[in-house]
Amino acid sequence: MTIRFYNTLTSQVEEFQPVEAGTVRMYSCGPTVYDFAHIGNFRSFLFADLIRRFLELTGLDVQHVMNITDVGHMTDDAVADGAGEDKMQVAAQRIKEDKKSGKVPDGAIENPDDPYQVAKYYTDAFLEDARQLGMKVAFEYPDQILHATEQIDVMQAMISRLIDRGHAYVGSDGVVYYSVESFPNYGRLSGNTLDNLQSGAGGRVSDKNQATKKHPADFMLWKADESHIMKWDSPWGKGYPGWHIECSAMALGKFGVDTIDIHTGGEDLIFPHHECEIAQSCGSTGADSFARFWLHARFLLVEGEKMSKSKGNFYTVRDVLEGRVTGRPVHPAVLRYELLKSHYRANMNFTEKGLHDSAGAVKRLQDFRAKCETASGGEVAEVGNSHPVLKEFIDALSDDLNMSGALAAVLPWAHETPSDPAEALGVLSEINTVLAVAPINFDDDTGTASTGGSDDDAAALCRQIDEARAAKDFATSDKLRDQLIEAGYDVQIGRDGTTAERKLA
RNA sequence: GGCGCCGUAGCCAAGCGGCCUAAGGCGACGGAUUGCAAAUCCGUUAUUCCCCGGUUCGAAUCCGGGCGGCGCCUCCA
Repeated sequence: MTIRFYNTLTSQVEEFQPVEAGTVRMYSCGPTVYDFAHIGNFRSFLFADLIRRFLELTGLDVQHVMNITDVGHMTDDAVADGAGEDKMQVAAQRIKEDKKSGKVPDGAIENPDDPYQVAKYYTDAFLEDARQLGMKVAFEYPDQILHATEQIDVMQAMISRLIDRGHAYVGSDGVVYYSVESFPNYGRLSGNTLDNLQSGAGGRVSDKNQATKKHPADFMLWKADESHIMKWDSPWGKGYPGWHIECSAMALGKFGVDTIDIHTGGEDLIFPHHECEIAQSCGSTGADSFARFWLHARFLLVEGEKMSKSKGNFYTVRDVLEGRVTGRPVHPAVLRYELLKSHYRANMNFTEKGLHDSAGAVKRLQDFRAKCETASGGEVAEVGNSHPVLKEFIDALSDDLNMSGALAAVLPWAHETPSDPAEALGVLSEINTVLAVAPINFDDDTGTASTGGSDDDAAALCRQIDEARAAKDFATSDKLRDQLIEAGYDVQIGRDGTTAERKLA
């Protein structure tokens, strides 16, 4: 079996082999914690989770590291090199308003003016979302998820090294800049070479901001700024690190190697963020390459449009799960499936209908598991990756994560009646180590979200339906049934009585 | 202006030169089941791959042109 991924660095599909046989070092750009993560963020995070789980299924040991950007960068960081509002202060404002309107649970955050509390508030929310959606790295927290604010010393060490090696300098404004001209490969990842950048600048870069830099594309590594809400001592004055340095420093620091295997992120990070990461990392280590494979997930659209706050289609994970998008709670497995089901390099269109489709697929897989468990008495047979269904699943994913192809192997199979239920259960379990929707976690709980309403009430209504039907009072039983459906249940009326199952979405 | 992606049935979507008279899912339709439904099960559902040329014995797949959609180049997953 050959694993192939599309590598942004070379713009082609290449065979994947880890540097060190058997072990994969993978770094993913994680969330900023100034707000709740939205579904677009999670498309990219779950994409990383998919790579990780798939590689593990093939027998590789995967070390997956992610960062949390909790340094309060500026809203206009790059343009004016640290102008604009501080994002932590913007967040503080919002939390205060939410507190007033009762949207923030009591005790969740004492003092919104403390940026560390703001960061913790949103970090906790992110981790909770990530666990609900089955992100493996979130279960390993805090071991594999690094906080930028706890790695300032590592960043400073890298900045010093860059200065020593002639890749960075202190500008006339006292800001430490990376000198892009010192790094000939700048632009290799994104195609934004210095020549291209110049011709494409189009008057967007104001001369005033550029006066202190050697080259307009030079970017900030450290800025001394006493007024910044979060600041640390440094050889270049008390201040804060640039946006790009954290990922370079943390990735190399955590893994302790010069070259990692895979680096992931959203497509928007290709430039400037990842371009700058390469310049910093290679500049400081002298290695030819920082990450051998760069994998980027494309953006998610909502009902055909780019997600944005102004369009009102900006959905957080919570919005979806708690029913604020569809008017009905959505099971986390359904959201996970929805965000995972289409190819990562295609723009996926998040729609209510898509969510509904996903609910059907997840239900099929969950029902199939239940059917197999009943038939096998819970026995799970060991199966090898050569089992036809599993092989087809793995082969499809090996081909640059062809999820549609992988699902095409699983879905039809999952509504057959298996001749060997224990074996089927074994296959499903293996497949589920990647899909993680039936059930959602690798632990054994079903990952059921609190969806409001009580299943006891539903059971009581079922009983009433049975009574009404026994009395041939169909008008009443129909009314009760509609009531249950309205409440979000699938109602099954059969010979053995009535049961109600909560809809997944 | 620079860099890049995409265009397959009502919708989502696979396909990587011959096994394609094109996977899989949703929907729709017909049937079983049901008091009627829902769920479930069985079956049907593109002679055709945006358009026009070209290469080839052979193209949805390669090349050229056109039309259409989208992303990045500025904080952004």
